[in-house]
Amino acid sequence: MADPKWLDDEEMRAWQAFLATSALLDRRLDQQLRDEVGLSHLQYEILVQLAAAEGNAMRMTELAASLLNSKSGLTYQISQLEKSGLVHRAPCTIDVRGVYAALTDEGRKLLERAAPGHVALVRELLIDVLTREQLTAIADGLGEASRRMLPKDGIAEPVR
Amino acid sequence: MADPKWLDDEEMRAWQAFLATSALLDRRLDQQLRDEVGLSHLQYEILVQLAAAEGNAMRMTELAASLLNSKSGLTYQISQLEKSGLVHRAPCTIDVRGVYAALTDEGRKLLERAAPGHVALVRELLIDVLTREQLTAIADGLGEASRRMLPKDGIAEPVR
DNA sequence: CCAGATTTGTTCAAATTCGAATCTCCTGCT
DNA sequence: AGCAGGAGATTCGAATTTGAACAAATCTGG
Repeated sequence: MADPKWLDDEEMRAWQAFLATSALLDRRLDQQLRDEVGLSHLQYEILVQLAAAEGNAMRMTELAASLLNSKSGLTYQISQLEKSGLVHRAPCTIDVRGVYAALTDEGRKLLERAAPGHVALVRELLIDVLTREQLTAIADGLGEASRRMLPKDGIAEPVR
Repeated sequence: MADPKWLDDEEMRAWQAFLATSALLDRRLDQQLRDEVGLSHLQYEILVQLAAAEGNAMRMTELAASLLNSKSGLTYQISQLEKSGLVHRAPCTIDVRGVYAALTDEGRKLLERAAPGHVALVRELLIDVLTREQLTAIADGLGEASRRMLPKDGIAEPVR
């Protein structure tokens, strides 16, 4: 890995656009969610995951993995959400160590209240800005990139 | 804003790919930079900005803006970098309030040592995963999206 | 030239994030 | 059964981020 190829103009343009969009978009979404329902973007995503799960509940580790976040960070956020009454913890019957984070009715209501505005902003700031071709290119390209980075990445590379 | 259009499958695919890539990529880059040169991704970006600037120096506010970060956060990071000897502060002659953050020789050396590996990883995890068409679509699409979100966004919309 | 509005950079406390350490419990193996 | 190793979740302290409040300096219109 002596002297890796530098980025050409087009690559640089894409990279910087990606970085900028990522930073700006996240900030805006976070801001709006805080203003409208008092949730951080992460907290919102937690509620979304729970709402989509079987029985509106998930194991902590599973949830952390699906959010691409650290377990200790999730413990903290779930505690916050529990204080707010949006989520509650339940012991796992099949594994005494396990803990379920479950969406409460209040949590579901808040999520339903938050979602329309959130989706509208995602649309306004990103989705509706893109052409259909760009949208597909992003879904495909970034889909592939994220897939390759997923946990289990470097594990058991087939010998060919 | 009664009932905004929901995201269809393709839009959802793009949105989730974007979110995932953003989270995973940032973490990986941060990790590598820490391991190899002991810098966070943000600190690396600060050095990059300074290296690219006139005289290897920038005003705090200007730097914060170009990094899309808060001023107080920048103050903290510049202090850290100053402790490490990678950056130094200099008073601004034309405005007594002003402060320049300037790259030191040591900072430049570290940056030159860090850059190759960083670029290689950006390539490996993102750039080289994309086709040329996807790269262009991302540069164009996200370029437009980020442009619209830039500070000064909603200001003085021409009356037309 | 001056009062008031703005800008600059920092400071502060509170909230969040991170990873290492920890504690408890489960699983596979002998 | 019994034990080593791994998994699940939390706790802890340190590092970082945030926005509000601040002090100092600059700019603006009258």
